[in-house]
Amino acid sequence: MSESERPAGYDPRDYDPVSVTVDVVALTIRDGALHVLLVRRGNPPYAGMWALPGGFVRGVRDAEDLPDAAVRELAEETGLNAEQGQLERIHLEQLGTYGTPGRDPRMRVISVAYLAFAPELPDPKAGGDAADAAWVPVGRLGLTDGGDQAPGTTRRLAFDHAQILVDGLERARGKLEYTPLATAFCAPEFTVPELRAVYEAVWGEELHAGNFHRKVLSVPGFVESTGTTSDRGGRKGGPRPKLYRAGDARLLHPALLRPSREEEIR
Amino acid sequence: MSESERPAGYDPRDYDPVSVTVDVVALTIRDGALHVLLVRRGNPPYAGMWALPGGFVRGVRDAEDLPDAAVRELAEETGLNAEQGQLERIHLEQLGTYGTPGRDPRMRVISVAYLAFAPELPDPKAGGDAADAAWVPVGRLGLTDGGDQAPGTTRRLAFDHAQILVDGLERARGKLEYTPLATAFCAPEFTVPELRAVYEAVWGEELHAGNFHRKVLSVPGFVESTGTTSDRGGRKGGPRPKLYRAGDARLLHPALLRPSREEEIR
DNA sequence: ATAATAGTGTCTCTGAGACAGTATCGG
DNA sequence: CCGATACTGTCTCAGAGACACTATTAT
Repeated sequence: MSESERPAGYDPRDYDPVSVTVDVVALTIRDGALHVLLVRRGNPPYAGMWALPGGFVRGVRDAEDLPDAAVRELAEETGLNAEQGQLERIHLEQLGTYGTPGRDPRMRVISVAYLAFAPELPDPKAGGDAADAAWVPVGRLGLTDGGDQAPGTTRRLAFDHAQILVDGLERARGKLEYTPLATAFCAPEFTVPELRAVYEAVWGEELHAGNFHRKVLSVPGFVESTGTTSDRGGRKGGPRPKLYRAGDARLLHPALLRPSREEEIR
Repeated sequence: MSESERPAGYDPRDYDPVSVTVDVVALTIRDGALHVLLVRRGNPPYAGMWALPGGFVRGVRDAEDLPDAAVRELAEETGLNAEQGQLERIHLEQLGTYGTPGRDPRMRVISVAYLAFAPELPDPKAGGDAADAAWVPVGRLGLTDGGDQAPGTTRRLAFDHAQILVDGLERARGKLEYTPLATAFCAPEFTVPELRAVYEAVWGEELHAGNFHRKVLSVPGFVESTGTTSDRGGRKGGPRPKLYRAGDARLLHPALLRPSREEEIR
């Protein structure tokens, strides 16, 4: 810290004002597809455009920690509430901080982005400052790796939120490889095919059912059997799959690596 | 963003003031041991204690991007300068943001931490607000996984910098596994034994020389031969090792996994 | 009945790690 | 000369992926 050249009673209000926000990339699986929670902005700038839910961190009065701010914004702008335990099972982790000058046209804003993973949740109710809120399929956003929109895509995200979303997706894809995070997208009891559907939705590619099954069961602590069986077979037939709970592993060893990432190596 | 309930000409100065700093975990290898760059604080709080180099982000006047602020603080407080290219070959990446209320006893400060990797650099000259600056062997800090100090350790770090350092070390250890980052600790031309020494210093365990050698050469794009040979053998004898440059790979595939991390899995 | 699915068996190939062996260097 | 070191060869074992096969379910 290099603040020591300033007087001891130094008040940041007199100095270089920076605003701090949190933005949340909240992901879930719906109908077998990866969805992100977006809100439609009610006011300028970017009025009418979709954006990640987020808002100012309470800095001094009612000072709150950054993860608390993320949860609060998630609740405020979507109507999800803690009383019903809807926020209980949400995995939250810090994604990164975005502070390039000019990213907000009005003033200097530094945003701490969080990544949230949730099992299937109800449709959000617009609240707080959001004119609207919805789970949006990630595939329909036409994102490219650079965070820009693909040609012909009309939907855009406010600020640099497209880049934040791309970074969040890449983080999520990687985390599925070496952590049991995929179970956070599932109900408390789930089947191996359901777990595979999570991997396929997030990674965007089909996996070999048989090898995936054997692999999941062979990783120590990934899943543990409940001894029970689902009450229905697959959607188009097949035996009733067994039910599992999340195990106690924090890391998957060996990891479940994504097939064929040759293009990302160089 | 939830600022829309505020008037359009809203000035953050009138609102909840938050200060933003950057702190840098700068790592290098000296004499076969991992070192971190620390500065001794000249002013309260924590006067006389060691801390990570860092300082305020210029927010509005001369607004600077976050990585630029990290490089500037690194230069200011250590005397390393860009003219001599000392900052050229430094790898810099964002580590995380620390904003728990109370982490700075004076006011609400949110700090964006950066992680820097450098080849061997000269001793720093204290500058800026630092009373002193030095490369300190990480092993002598007595850090535990939780970021607290081990019993009997007198040296402590200011603020929550011990935790930031622990997080940075863990990030560095992981990054060596699946990226060619270790080459950033080496001179432009290096030998396989030198590269192995980097892994051993960061991971804190000895590696099998023969298997390491074969593994490094088998990963596509990790290193490329210069065709030349070092002018001296190992420190206690042995053939002259061949010289290599960093290759063009961005990811190591297959990865070089750390041996025996059983304890971290559960 | 038919098609789709859950789950298992088997084979092959890659790669990690243990170990041995050879050539080359410093002291 | 001696010991340490740079590499290379070889063997074994674990694991990933392709494929095949059976049993069970929805339609």
